[in-house]
Amino acid sequence: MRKISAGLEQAFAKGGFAEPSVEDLRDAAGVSLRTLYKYTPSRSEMVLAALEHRHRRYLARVFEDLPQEPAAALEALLSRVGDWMASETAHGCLFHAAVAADPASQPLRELLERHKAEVAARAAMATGLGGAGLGGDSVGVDSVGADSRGEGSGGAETALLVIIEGLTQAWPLRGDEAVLAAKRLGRALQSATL
Amino acid sequence: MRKISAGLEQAFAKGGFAEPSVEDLRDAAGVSLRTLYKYTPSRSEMVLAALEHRHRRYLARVFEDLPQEPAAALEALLSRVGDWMASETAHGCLFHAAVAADPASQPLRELLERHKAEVAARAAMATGLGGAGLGGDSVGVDSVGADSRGEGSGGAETALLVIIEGLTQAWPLRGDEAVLAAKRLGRALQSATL
DNA sequence: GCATAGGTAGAGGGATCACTCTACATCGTC
DNA sequence: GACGATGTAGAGTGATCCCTCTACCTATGC
Repeated sequence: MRKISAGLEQAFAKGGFAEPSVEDLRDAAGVSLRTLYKYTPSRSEMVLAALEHRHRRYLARVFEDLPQEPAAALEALLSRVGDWMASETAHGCLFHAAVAADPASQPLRELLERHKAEVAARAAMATGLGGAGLGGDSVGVDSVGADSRGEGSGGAETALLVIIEGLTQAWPLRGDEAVLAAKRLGRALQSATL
Repeated sequence: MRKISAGLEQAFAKGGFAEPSVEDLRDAAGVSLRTLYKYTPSRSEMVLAALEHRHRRYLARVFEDLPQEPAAALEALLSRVGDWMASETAHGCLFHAAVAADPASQPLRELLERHKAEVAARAAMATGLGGAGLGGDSVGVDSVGADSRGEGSGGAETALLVIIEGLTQAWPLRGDEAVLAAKRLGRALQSATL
């Protein structure tokens, strides 16, 4: 099962979500069609399995063993996002790509939201920027509401999310220069939110 | 032709790039199959025509008649991006969605790069952050190279791109809170690059 | 030795879809 | 009023693709 998910992830990462046929996915998974359909009974479930696997790999690659000190943690985090882009995904976030390929799928939308919420929460926690939660599956809106425009750490997690998302999307266009720009924004955010 | 492009854009914006069949696109365009294929001889060219149209509309909606003063211009620009997201596109950037749906298409990739390059250049120009160019189609890498980590306005345009891209991707998840976060980052960037 | 569970290999069905082609309508120009 | 260019309407084609189903192979427990 782990092997199947890994193969599916690689196949979708390489060919996008529209092109690879189920037979291509079978080859990538390294099993027969029958067993593939046993664990993932439809093509859309193959997509979900692939993203679930990628979610775990992304969290491990980006957030594990970060430095303790907030500023260093943020620099390391953004560097690792850049490394992830360079080695894993040439163009954009795979989760957004999956949703874009099938906007009507509700499970896909929920998976994207869970993924991004957890990324934002972990980033906030690691950098000491308003990271309160990460309690179970706090998927929905945090009912933080609009702090009007208070400069407190209220929306700092969202600002962090903006930086990470921006880096992920800008990297294919600007490469490592995007990493430097993201780090600059991160430093500015931290020094403003002390 | 303009009417066809507009209809195609609406169809792809609503249904994504995978789902709508050519007959759906024909209905959206409001012409017959024959004339549709006359102006856009294949489905992939329909995608290109739709994105070309959206490109023009986006530039008009976001960049026209911005305030002169840099800080006010940046605030207005980010507000307009938020308004655009709210009224036009529920989830993410349509250009990235198109590339994700067909990663192998070279023309699509080039269109994405042209679009983003022009957005970044205009934003830099409007906010007085290192906006040098916008000369013709300066698509490629600007050969700015890595300023190492100089805090000069060298990569300010890229930082601006990171903010805009981040806002575009984070808006579906956080709504107007993302706009506030983007504005905060923008102010921090401007005050650091004076 | 043998039954059983679970694997592989691969052909086939049923449906969808991009694209083409034929037949007919409409409109501006002489 | 005739004509030619351009439009609509819609059926048909060839191919692709998701998914199922049959037939055979392999390892493990008794």
